This record gives sequence, structure tokens and C-alpha cells, in this order.
Amino acid sequence: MGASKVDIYSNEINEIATIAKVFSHPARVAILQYISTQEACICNDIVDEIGLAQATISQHLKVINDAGLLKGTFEGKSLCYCLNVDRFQELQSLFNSFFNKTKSNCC
Amino acid sequence: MGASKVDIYSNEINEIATIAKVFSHPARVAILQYISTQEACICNDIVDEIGLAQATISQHLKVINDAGLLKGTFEGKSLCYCLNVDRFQELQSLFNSFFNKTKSNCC
DNA sequence: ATATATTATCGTAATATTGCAATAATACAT
DNA sequence: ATGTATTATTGCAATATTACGATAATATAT
Repeated sequence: MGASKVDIYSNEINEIATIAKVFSHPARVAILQYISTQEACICNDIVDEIGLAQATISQHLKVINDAGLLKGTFEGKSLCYCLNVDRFQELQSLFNSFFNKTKSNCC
Repeated sequence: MGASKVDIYSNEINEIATIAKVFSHPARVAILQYISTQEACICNDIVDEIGLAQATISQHLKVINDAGLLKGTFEGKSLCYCLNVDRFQELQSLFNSFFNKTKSNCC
């Protein structure tokens, strides 16, 4: 096969896995980190910053966006790829909930 | 292609991605969660608990183990797959560091 | 309207992941 | 030693992911 059997797990478990998948590629981690450090939130600079083709960056941005982590604003003239900090915080909380719950008891 | 360009990223970024990959499959999330709830840390029950073949579970366990998250003990007669809580805590901390650093400033 | 710059999408190739059956390896009994 | 139970490994097949070039779509100028 090759397809994950998503239907045999609980929603909570699938949610954690889906969140983790966003961060499971270094390009996406790098993009998120880079976006956060840019005050001006410049766009195509991501392509220059990271050594990947524009099409590839765009693909990764789509994954990040599908997770609700982008907040594009068009204030003034500059197109802006922003980190949706609220959503980012939400994912962190979900992850921490899983970790805290899981590490409770064993051996 | 299809291979991730690991060499163009910092160690820190690759580390986050590697950690996230462990949690990016629901079977592994389910295994970790299940292990943590079992006081007796039973082994092959994971196969019964989750609806996957033994070979598949073994593969996922290998990924989890490679991340340092398993701590097998053989106290008495019962083989035991335990969660390495210390390592688990360590991964949580690394993840939180990334999140906290990243969400600092933007727009 | 035409050019320029930026981003998204499509098509394609290469590699990775997931899953299982079959089989090997290991441990623990009798 | 032989059988039984448990886990790991091997060898596939199917699907997913990653990456890029080419091209379309969109916006912003001149």
C-alpha cells in the first residue's frame, strides 16, 4: 500500500499527526522561522533565502496555509505573507496537551 | 526528485523536522498514547489495539525507537515496551523552544 | 494596452512512506 | 531438542512526497 489508514484512529490522534506533518519537512520549518523574523514579511525573498525553486516553495507554503498558519495582508502596496500567530499558538497548545497527557504514566 | 534537501538547512531546523516526522503518522501517535496508558507495558497487544499488521507495527516501533522514545525493560519475565519519558520530555522542550522563538515577532 | 514582477498551478520524474505476507530470529517453555 | 509465542526483517506493491521546469494567473507598473 502506501496510504495511511486514517479511518482507524480517533480524531484527536489524526489531528496531532496532521499538525506534526506540517513541521516534518525542514523547508517548512525554515519558512516558518524565516517569516517570523521578517518584520516586513516579504514574499519572494523566501525563495532566495532557502535554496529551493519558486514552485517548490509555493507548494510548501500551500501546506503551511492549509494548516491555517498563514495570514496574508495587503496593507499599502506590499504583499505580505504573515505567520498567523494565534493559530500557531493553538497548534502549540494542542501538541502540548498531547505530550502532557501521554507522559503521565508508564513503567 | 523526491528527496528532501537536508543539507541546505541548519541542524536546528533539521532536528525539528526529524522530531515532527515521528509524530506525523497517526499509528505512531496512537502507539505512543497506548503505551503510556498501559501500566504493564504489554507488547504484542499494540497489534491488537491498533488495526495494523504486526510487521507494520514493528516498523513504526522502529521509527519511534530510533527517536530514542522507547525504553525496553525485561523485569521478571514480561518483555516491556516503555515510553522513555525523559526523552519524550526532551522532544517536547525542543518543540516548545522552536514555537516560542518563532512566534515572537511578525506583522 | 503592454511590459514586468510575483505567485500559483500543471506535468513529470525521483525518492520516501505505508502496509502486508512470508520468513527469520529470539526467547521461553516443556 | 522441540514446540510455542513474540518480535524483527525481507521483499514486494501501492500511494505519497519532494522537487523542478514550464506555464498560467495575478497584480502593478509604465
